[in-house]
Amino acid sequence: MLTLKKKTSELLADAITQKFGEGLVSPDELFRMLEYPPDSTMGDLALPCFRLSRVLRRSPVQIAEALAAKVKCAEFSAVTAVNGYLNFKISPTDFAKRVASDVTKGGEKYGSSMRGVGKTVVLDYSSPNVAKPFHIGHLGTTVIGHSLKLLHEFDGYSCVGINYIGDWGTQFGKLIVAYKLWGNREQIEKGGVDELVKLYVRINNAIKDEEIASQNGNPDAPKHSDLGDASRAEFARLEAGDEKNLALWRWFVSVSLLEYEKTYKQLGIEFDSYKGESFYTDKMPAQVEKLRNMGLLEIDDGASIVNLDKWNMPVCLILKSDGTTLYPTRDIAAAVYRQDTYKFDKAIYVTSAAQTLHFAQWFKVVELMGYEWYDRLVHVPYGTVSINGAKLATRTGNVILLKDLFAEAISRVAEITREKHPDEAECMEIAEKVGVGAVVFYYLSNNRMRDINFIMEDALSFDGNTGPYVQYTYARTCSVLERAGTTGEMTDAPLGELEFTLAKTLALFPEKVAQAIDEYEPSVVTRYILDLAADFNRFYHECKILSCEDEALKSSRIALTSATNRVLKTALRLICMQSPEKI
RNA sequence: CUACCCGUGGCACAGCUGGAUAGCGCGUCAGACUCCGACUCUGAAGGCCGUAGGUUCGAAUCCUAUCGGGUAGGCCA
Repeated sequence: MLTLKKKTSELLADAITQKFGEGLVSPDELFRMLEYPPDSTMGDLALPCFRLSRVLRRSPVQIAEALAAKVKCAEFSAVTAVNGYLNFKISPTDFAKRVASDVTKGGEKYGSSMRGVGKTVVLDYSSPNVAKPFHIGHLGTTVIGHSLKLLHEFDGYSCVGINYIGDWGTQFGKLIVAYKLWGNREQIEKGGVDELVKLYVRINNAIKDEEIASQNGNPDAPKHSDLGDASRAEFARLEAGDEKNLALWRWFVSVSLLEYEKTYKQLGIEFDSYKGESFYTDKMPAQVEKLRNMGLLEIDDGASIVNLDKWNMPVCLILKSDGTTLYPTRDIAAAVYRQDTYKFDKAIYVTSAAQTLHFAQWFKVVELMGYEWYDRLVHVPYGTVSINGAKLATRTGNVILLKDLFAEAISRVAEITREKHPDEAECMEIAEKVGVGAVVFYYLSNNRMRDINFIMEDALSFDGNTGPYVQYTYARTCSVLERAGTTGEMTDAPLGELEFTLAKTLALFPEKVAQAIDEYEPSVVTRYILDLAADFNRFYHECKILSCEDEALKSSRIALTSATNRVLKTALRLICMQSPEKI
């Protein structure tokens, strides 16, 4: 479709030159003006001529009519002028033939425009905190982040996926104290992160209790906690390089990572780098020094800040009044390190929309520091998730772990799958792909900025706009192709409206991929998959494929099924979904 | 108080670089299987696109104001 649009815009530019004079409208402008009519009875491609009327000093109706008489090419069966619109009707059979051939030739790369060749993108996503629950709040960053990575790789970029794990900070002091008091090595090795979380929650509550007790009923009295002091002391020892504490810390981190890996594996995610917060601790002083030397730092209430009044933003805190660093400090140091290491053309950060201001602030600080790559930093925010209507909050205990969510989805799917696949291993393999896929698809089906309410029943339904529905459609194409025993070939057999509609949708894939990348919006692909699945199912329902008596038509229909199969597989992969051949 | 995000049929969402009758799914109602996987498909009912102004040949889409919901805002990350 892109090549056809390009050709059309050049044709139009020529026609305008001949009719109205030279250099009035460029092919590029015309390309952008081309659109798809709301109803295919009007045409398959259209040029609204209203905006042209100013430049060409003619009424839109006149322009459309003049161009209709002038533009002719083999691809269009008709070019008509209707009320200021120039409508193009595509010749279905030739078009479908070309599309199917494009898909076949493109293979796994069909849909890619290879715009990123020679460019590097660094993506920072998922980034769970060690010893804290890996819950559905992390689903967004993990799945959007990885999908963006896959999309960029697909478009030719070389990508570096970074899991910037939260593996440093006072929480480790707390954890060390808690472990020494109540911990048990075997229990943690067996229970994994959950046990660490229990310790973490327990010590936080204990500290809070001590603080309240220390106030003796007077809410304005200063708070104090011995456990809090002990935690800070243990963290200080850790920072100073105490071997025992370092060993504990490494152990906590590895126990956590081991478990996150299981979830990543279900999603098919692998990272290129696990450099977490701890990695950047020794890289911060240089940046603080630079800020100080440039005169950007101000002391306010004892803390070091960068004033951002001029940009209508609150101050950015660089150092606390006790001289220790903060989140922005580390982010700046990490960005500098990544630019030095990877020479990125783009650095993408996928985090909750709640952090939008923080990113705007430290991006601005990077700019003020004179780093010329400041405009290559991109924050990709997303809305918050609630589950079955309830907001998740660590305090109230309404936390749903990602692994539990997946486990539930898998077991529900397994109940249904077992009927068709009595073999338990086979059943579970399918159930995992479908269950996890359902969750991912549901999550990625709407605009990432929208707050979403996760309803398991809706996500797992086989009906409607769901993951199982599209995976089922994919499995159906596989089944047809297997029975056909051939991938088919487009013939000159005349095609009907349903085949043509399917071909047009197949041809739209490259544009959708490009749009998803440009907008950092995987849901563009998700929506496209739904359109394609719906078009295929309509076609499948109305048109006999294998039992078609006209051999030439049968061959074309198999070829279209084959192209659909290819595009669905690629598109599903791009949104972190598997495409099982049987369900 | 300030900034950002969201506000489209009962529910959940597309459409938003302005363009031809506002779409999809769920739910509701009515239909279609001797047929390639019916976990499918067809049809109907249901919306003055939060509200009020403005810009324009044309506004769900842009601007202003306002209401409702969410998030953030110097020593947490």
